[in-house]
Amino acid sequence: MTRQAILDEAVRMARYSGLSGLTIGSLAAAADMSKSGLYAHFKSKEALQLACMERNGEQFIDEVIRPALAKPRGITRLQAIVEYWMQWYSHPGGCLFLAAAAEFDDLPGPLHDFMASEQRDLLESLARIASTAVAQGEFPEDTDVFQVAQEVFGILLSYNWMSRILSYPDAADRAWTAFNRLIDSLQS
Amino acid sequence: MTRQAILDEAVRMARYSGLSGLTIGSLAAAADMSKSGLYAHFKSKEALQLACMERNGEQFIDEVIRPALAKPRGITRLQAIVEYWMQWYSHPGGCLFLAAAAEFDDLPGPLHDFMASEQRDLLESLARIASTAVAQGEFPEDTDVFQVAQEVFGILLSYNWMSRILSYPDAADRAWTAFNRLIDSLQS
DNA sequence: GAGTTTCCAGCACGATCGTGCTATTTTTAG
DNA sequence: CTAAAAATAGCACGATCGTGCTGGAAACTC
Repeated sequence: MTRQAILDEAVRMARYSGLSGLTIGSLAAAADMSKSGLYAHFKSKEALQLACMERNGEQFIDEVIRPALAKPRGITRLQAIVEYWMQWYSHPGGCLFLAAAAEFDDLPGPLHDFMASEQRDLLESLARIASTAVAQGEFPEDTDVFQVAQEVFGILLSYNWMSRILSYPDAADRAWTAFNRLIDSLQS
Repeated sequence: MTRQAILDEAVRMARYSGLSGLTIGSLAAAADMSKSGLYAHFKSKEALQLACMERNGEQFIDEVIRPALAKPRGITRLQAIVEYWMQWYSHPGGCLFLAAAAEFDDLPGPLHDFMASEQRDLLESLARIASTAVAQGEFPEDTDVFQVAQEVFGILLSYNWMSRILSYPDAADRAWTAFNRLIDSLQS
């Protein structure tokens, strides 16, 4: 469907300009369509932005979540999701989750709500994978898996900043150092 | 000077809408001025955005850097900057550094460059403070202070996400748990 | 107090924004 | 092949965008 192609292009553009910076005119130009022809697929700009976030979430599942779930439960899987997640951050223009979070963090409305629910899903994915490591006996029984999720998320966010904005070549190594420190600390 | 008052208001607004979302019209309305009257203080919108980032950086120095530097060198000071930094994140609308980073991370231009240089300063402040802990003998001689900076920055970023976007009440506790884990790991 | 400089409002401009309405083309269904 | 349906284009609208110019008010200088 052409709608899907439009959305993919919209997501690509929104990674650069953000969801608020995305405009119907430039999107139509990029898709070789008229403004009104494109607009008819979405009843409003807000609906277009929502659809972009949805599509971006699907791509994340395809590129990060599902490949990680294909790995064996436990620390191996946790390490895998970190690896795929770091690759995800190298998309041209950056991560749309982060852009949306920065845009809508304090603006009420449907866009904020959907963004927050996606962020919650992301964190719960991390916590769920961490809990498989507890189930396997790799982490102690009383491990706070949301603590693990928050710390892993921090490692990922920081990696994104260092590599994308500051172009530090050691960012990935340091992220893995931090990850291993966390694992070791949980196991001792 | 009235220019300073305008800038403070502009920074306040930009925390919500971002620097691209900031418009001369709404800023003029908020400042009870005409568009052109306000515009005359800055030769272009880009200059206004640059000035906002500059002003925001000054506020950060006032609220985070300087208070931290007033504390005793070493781990105490590192802990202090984390504490003040977490308070900084509770500004209404969020952190303008993060908003600017998300907006300009992959768009070339003066705005990107200035944003990146400010981020570099932030990270180097953390590294410099970490190095005072090395000088005091609290951390080993061969400590990679940029590793410490990247990890502390991750703890802060993650705290910001958890508390601001997901409203997790335990975010601060977990951030301190992560911080103490890092310190312990460096000392053993 | 007169003169000079700085500040600010009024107004206008071209461009672009999101959003509709109305045809016309293209696809699908019977 | 025809009729109903969906997709797309053309065009227009009010609003707002960033940016200039011009003139008057305010503040400062001597």
